[in-house]
Amino acid sequence: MIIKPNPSLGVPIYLQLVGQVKHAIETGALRPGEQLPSIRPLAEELVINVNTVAKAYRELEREGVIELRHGAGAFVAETGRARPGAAEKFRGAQALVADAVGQLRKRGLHDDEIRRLFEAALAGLREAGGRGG
Amino acid sequence: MIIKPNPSLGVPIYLQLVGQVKHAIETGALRPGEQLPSIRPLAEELVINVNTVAKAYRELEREGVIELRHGAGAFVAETGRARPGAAEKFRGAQALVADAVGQLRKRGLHDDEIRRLFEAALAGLREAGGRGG
DNA sequence: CGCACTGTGCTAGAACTATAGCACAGTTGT
DNA sequence: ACAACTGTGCTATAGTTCTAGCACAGTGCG
Repeated sequence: MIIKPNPSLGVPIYLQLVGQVKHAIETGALRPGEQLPSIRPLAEELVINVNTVAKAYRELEREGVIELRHGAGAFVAETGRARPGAAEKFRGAQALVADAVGQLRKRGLHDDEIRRLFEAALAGLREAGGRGG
Repeated sequence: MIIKPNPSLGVPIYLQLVGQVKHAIETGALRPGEQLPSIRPLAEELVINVNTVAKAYRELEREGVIELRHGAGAFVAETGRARPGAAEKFRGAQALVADAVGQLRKRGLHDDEIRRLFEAALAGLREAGGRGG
């Protein structure tokens, strides 16, 4: 399964689900029109509450990423981030990231440390240049 | 300032503080024995509550990263992740990560997308090739 | 239609996060 | 001793997250 929340990250489960569904769509693992797992079976598989999955799906619909059809199921929206050419772009990026993470692991860095490195890079590059120490 | 929490990430502020202090120590921006900003001034600067900073510092002490001296202040622990040689390792890693993030940004990826890419890489490389579900 | 599936809506409670304010206690410098 | 700083501990409140359970409503199939 593409989707697997991690309770130890501090990020709310429903937000992790939102991110992972987006990621699956961005990388082409889920394609426009395709049906997502139903709320109840998915909740059971992930051993989390039905309401938590429902909340994630509702947030995804609010952002226009998926479409909820009452009684029918949840489906990847036809428009949005799943436009043609995007999947290739993301696959290249995926390889780049996998390579970077691989190198960092080879240097003996733990996942926590890698995560902090990336958070700092994302937060810091905007203000690049002003490093005092 | 090295430390700056981001409320929009979903991660609790105090955990962001914990991570950023660890990162500052790992990269050598804060060195063993050095005094950290005091709870009250830091809370005021970040426009967050004193208790939130105190909670972060206490968590850092619990993990042995810093040392809290009642009445004197908070200090980076002499032992732990700030061992000699670590700073160089992290500086190399920092450059690697900055380069990767730069390339991803140049490809037009947003920060959210980059974050998801990395989360997926960190979560996925362990099960590369093996996972059926 | 009947039935099984789907999403929707609600209540209630436990746990956690963050805020605010107050009092206490140890350290440092004068 | 005193003042000004430091961390510690407590109460109270508001908001969010997650769980649990129940009922309702739309869809699709036989």
